[in-house]
Amino acid sequence: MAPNVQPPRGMRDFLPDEKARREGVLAAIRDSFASYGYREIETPALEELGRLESGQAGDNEKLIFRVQRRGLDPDVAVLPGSSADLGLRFDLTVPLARFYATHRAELPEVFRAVQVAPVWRAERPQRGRYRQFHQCDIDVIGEPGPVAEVELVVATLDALEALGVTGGRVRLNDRTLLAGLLEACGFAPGMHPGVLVTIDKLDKEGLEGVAKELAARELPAGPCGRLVGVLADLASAAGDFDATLGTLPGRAPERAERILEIRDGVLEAKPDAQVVADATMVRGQGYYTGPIFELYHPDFAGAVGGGGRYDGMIGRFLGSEVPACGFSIGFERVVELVDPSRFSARRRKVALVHTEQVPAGRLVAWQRRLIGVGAEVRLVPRRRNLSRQLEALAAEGFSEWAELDATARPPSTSGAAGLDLRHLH
RNA sequence: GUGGCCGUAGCUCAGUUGGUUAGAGCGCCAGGUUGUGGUCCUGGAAGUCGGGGGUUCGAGUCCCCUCGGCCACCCCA
Repeated sequence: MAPNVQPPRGMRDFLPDEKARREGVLAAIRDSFASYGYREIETPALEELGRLESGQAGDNEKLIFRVQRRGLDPDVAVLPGSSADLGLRFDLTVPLARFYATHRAELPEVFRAVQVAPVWRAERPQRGRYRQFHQCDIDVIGEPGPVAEVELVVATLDALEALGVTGGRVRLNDRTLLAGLLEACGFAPGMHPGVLVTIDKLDKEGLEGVAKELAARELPAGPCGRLVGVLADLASAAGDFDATLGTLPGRAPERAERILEIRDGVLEAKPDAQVVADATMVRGQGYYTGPIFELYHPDFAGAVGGGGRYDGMIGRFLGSEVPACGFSIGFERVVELVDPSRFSARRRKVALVHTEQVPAGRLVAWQRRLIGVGAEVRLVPRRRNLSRQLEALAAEGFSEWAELDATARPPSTSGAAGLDLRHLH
């Protein structure tokens, strides 16, 4: 094994089978999104660091791969802070906002975008977590109302179904509801991020775990106690979120109106959708301003997708506010949920097993002849143990094969005549 | 970023308390047998034991560093 032939940490090579599967999944997702009127765009992998480091994307900004400036003199010291000017994007939302600001004049008033592209984060890799991974985003820009959210959620669930993945579930919440609850409990705004991170662990650590962690964070006891009470109320009313609303502090019922409207809208459009309102769901990105959603599947611990409304972001690039909302599918995680047999080859695949004695031109002539009648044809040098070789070809999806040796004649006048084509299996 | 486990031929793995030229099965190659496609026999190629350094008379086996994978945390898709 030669040293140093692995791809960089957390980044992967894809063998043909896996690549085919990924492309199959992508094609189905693209097709599904396109049917909802979304159009695919592309932006560069790199953005200016200043645009990526808005301070609104939470920890993701710490995970940016920075790209050094070109033309630096290796002999002249440069401050670390000024040695890089570009960075690899860590999500597709920030670049989209920049894209929209750049091209607004050329885009429809309400613009629906699809993006299927790699993003990079310098995280420690694990299963289902990579340093380069693909996201499939759909975004609605210029639509302030809940039609954006309802459509995004329904389209995302439909995309999963198009892949044969059932059991997808969406949780809804609203940033303003969350903030209102914390405020009503008595937390100062500066404490909110830490509290939110803790609340997010509710389903993993339970109420006691969260209470313990709140205490460990040295937060004031009064607000913590009130918050635990609120969480307990929400938990005890499991399933009946609407009934609990009235018991929540602050202006909760009013602030929950939007997610209830979205939830009911999704259910009207897609009655079998699994969608619930959940005041304890939190999302990492700080740029969300209203409704947020997260996609789950029973076969994966953690989220397989997420999104929300980020009305403030485009304004930062454009100067004037434009409402926007998006949903992102975690492609790497969804791929694992798709049944591999879904993408087995349907074309007629023929293997031409040949010995060294066959002239190259004659081989390729036969290959072209079969391609001409609609087959996918691969030239395969004959191995010593032919039966094992044929098994391997069958496993690769080949349905027919023929052997060509020194006695092989050139293709005759019509089709595969003169070739001893046999079925595999 | 923090902590833990792991890394031996193409693949799956053995390698005793550190000791001679690092092994097996499968696969691959060659020759023979066989109904010159499936069996069987014989032989062969192929490992800088992830990489580097150290301890030692001697290290795949011990120590340090490093790279990579996995797991937990952090956080997330």
